[in-house]
Amino acid sequence: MRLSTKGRYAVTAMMDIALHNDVGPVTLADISQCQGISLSYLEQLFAKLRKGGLVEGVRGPGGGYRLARPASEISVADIIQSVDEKLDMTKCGGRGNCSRGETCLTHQLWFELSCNLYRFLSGIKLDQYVNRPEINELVKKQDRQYGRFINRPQAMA
Amino acid sequence: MRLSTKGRYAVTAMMDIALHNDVGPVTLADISQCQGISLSYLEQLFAKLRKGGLVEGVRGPGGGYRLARPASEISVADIIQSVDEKLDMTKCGGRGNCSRGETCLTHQLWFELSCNLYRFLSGIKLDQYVNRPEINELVKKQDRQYGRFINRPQAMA
DNA sequence: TAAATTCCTGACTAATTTAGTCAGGAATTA
DNA sequence: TAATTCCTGACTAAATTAGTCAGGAATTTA
Repeated sequence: MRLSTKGRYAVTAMMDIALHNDVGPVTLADISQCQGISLSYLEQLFAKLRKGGLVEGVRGPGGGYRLARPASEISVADIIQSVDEKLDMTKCGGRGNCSRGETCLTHQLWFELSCNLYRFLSGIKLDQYVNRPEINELVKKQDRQYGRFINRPQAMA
Repeated sequence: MRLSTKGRYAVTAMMDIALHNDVGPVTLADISQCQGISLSYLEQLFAKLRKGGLVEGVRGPGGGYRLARPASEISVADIIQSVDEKLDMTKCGGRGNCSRGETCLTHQLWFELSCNLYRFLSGIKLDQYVNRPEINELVKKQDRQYGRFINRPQAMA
């Protein structure tokens, strides 16, 4: 069982944006450099995040992406599902017609697993991480290292 | 996030064996036909399950596979991990050196997710399902449909 | 208004993983 | 000795993931 980098990247990028939400839009170029993700690939992911209503793009100089709603209303499950990762572990999409029309021997197991997963991930909102001191430390360190937001006073607060 | 058919097949096959544990060894040919899994592929999976100490093979006519320990001591996590599926969702293997030696922004999140997953799946043992009436119904139906164990009286009990 | 910046799109390619095939040998039973 | 079943390793096909590339559209600032 694995989480592809697609979902991983998406959550990381969203976290980056959430952590700078008070500073202003964050460019994909910044995220690319700072989090080590290919820019073109990020663009593909953000097309989906936009369609999913999680972020909005701001074009032109000084633009970038910002959250489309408060960080407290964006869960990790929302993000992962937006980029097409499914949290459903049944092979039948929960319909129970997995084995020649009947449910398969393990249907119930995967169904319960999916519920567990969904409950867990939809309970985690971005703001929970934004408020953790150790994560804030990490971000400030990154920002200094890459000289991000160097001309925006709030960022240095 | 997805569970590959590798893990899914492995658990299904193990469930099949557990459900016939009182009848005797179950052949891969039977599992293949009944659960719709390619025989050669099953053989690959069972090589791993054997190495993992979950099943033992019995060669020769009347042979097959049986559980290497009681169904109450085999968890779904055991099975999935035996066939190389990882339950670790961090990309650093839990070591925390994900982003140029430091932990990445999302390390903690994936770590907590992994713990949750592992706790859930290692809490589910095969015998819990063997004892569910609806699953027993399903198996008996399958057995009749494919004429399995037709010459072994216990199976029809 | 021109230049710079950034989002935005679609088509393409490379790499990896998953799923499955094939050929044949080894142990056991009847 | 013949049938059955496990067991092994090498190979192939298909799917998915990850990433590239080329270029256009909107916006801001000079």
